[in-house]
Amino acid sequence: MREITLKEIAETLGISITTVSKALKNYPDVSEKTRKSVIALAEKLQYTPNSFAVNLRTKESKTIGLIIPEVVHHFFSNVINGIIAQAEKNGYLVIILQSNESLELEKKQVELLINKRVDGILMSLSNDSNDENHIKEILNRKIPFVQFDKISKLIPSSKVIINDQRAAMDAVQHLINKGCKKIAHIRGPINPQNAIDRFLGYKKTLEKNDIPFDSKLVYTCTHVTFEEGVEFAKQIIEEHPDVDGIFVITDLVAVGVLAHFNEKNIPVPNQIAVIGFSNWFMSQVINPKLSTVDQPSYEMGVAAFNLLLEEMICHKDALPFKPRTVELGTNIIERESTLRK
Amino acid sequence: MREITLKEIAETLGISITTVSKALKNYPDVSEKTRKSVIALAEKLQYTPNSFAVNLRTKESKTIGLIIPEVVHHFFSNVINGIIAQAEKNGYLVIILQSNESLELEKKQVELLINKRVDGILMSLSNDSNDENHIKEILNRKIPFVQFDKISKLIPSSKVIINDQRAAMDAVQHLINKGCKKIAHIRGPINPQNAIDRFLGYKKTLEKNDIPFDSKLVYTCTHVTFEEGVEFAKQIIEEHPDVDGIFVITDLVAVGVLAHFNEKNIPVPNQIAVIGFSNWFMSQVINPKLSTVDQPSYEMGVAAFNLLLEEMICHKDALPFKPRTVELGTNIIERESTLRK
DNA sequence: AATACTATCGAAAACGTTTTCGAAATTACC
DNA sequence: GGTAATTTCGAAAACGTTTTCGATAGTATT
Repeated sequence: MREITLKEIAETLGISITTVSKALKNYPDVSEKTRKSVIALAEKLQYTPNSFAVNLRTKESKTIGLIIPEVVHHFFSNVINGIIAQAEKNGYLVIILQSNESLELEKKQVELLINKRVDGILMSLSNDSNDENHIKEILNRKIPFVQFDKISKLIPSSKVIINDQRAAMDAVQHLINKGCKKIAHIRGPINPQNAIDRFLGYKKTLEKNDIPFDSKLVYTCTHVTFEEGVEFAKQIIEEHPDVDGIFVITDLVAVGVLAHFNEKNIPVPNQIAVIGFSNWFMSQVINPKLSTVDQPSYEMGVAAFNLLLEEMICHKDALPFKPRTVELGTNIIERESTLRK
Repeated sequence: MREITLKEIAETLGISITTVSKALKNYPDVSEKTRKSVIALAEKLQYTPNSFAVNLRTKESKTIGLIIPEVVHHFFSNVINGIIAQAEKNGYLVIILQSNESLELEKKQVELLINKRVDGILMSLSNDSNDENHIKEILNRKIPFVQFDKISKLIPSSKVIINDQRAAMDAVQHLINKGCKKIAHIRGPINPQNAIDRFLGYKKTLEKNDIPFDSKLVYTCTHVTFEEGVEFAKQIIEEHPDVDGIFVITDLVAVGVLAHFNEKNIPVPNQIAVIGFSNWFMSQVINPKLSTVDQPSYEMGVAAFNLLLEEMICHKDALPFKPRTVELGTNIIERESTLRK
């Protein structure tokens, strides 16, 4: 069985390729009679347009690229979920690549996607992205581009973010409202904007409440793992036994903290309250249940695609497009790990 | 700035498009001198071939499709990881779609990928895939196709699986070796082959050890959630208070079981031992740490892509290809939840 | 000097679609 | 009956690449 083409249909019907194409695309200048016969035959033969030819002709592939630090991550896999769903709803497919938090890989993958001529690129930066030349290249080529979650403020593109600083302020204020007087912070790596913002939110909230900021109470993750949570929990208890609250960069690390405290029989939340970030599924399963900041991951994927779509449409029609930033809301979720009397 | 094409290079160099193309692809019938000049200019202009045109001409896109039940799932996201990595290593990109365990969506997505003319398709079936017509369509069109994890034995394609029955036998035997006499099973949904196989493994192992099989001790998940684990744990305790071991279809559900037992202060493993399946990251974090069956997810992705690649190469060269099945090994991981004295 | 062979190049077709533009045929209008 | 307007169609170009096959020029062989 060979491929069905417009030519094939045209020949069996004794008409031109042009007319067949027009009939299938509802052009007005083809009679009702021929349109019907074309559509009938096309359905009978199960004709589907050769997408390679369509791509070449229309210069678009209805495919977008997505680069994220890692797929195996509850937050990102939820974002992926939202992106795929929204893309599919709008007739787009998604090619996914992961940078494994490596700038080198990230660069290579941007190049892959550019060469593939995807219609647009969605991206969350890797932690050691301090060089932006590869991103500039995307913008130079006028490829529609949207950043989400881990973004660089230096790059003039659309962005989807949460207000990390405000969310962190909410979290720390929550601890203070629960009576915490000496609050430690386990922060993310140096580079990423959201780790910086959460740290700033922590610091500001202390100051606002007349609690002195002490840089010794800040612990910096390098790999953001469960094990780091365990290790920092241990250090905090040893170095600052009077700490009564911890704000942790993300739930995974916070769960590590809880695990250590459980093992050492340190009562949470009564001796130390703990609040995490991003409302990982697991945080409501662990004991004690972890209070956290809910971060709308699926919605972030949807919003990111929507922004990209807008830009792709403008790009196609050669209209100007002004980058926009969408900021999504967050909520404190109070569970057992901050439920002090 | 406009797109650089072969024509552009040819004109500035005063030679034909043919020669430029050949020079860049190292054809033997172009002189060293012209080859050098072509390559030099191509690099200077940053020429990259228009992939749309290449696709049309070569009838391949170096892109494969992947359909899985859900992205947000520790096992599948690890498989995705392996597939993407191995594909990239071999010059392929991956389009990911998720069926959300819906046959309807699955059918639509197969159609999307066929129309997109991907070079091959990788797939793990959704739970209610009892109709195979859409898969047959893939095979009819001779599109390279590999199933993994959740497969249908009725479909003659390459497959990557684990030996679910044997793995289940190992797990149940482990419980028996630990002294369990009355073992319940929380099984997966009716349809999927691996749920069936694990159930059969459970049943056979009981028989082999002269423990009577009792269908009342088998509980069937419909959605395979944490909540189902909680609920079934409750039922088991109420209906069969003398059960001393449970083999659970997957870790997520097993964690639900442990959560309920923790709440009710039922000692695990001493009153009831629990073993899960697939070595979720979380199972070593929960208290008590969950014994489980380790399932090589990343490796499964790599193996699936490798099989697909073999088939794609044969397909391109019009060579015959015989479907193969790769079976990956599993290991019992003994942790606290089965550590009885 | 005629022949055979090699090295180097390019014309042209092909992949299958979309879209412009003009031609032909039909209908409407005065 | 003549002109104008409308309807319906198709030729052809274009998208950018790959590859076949033939042509030309130069070199080597008798």
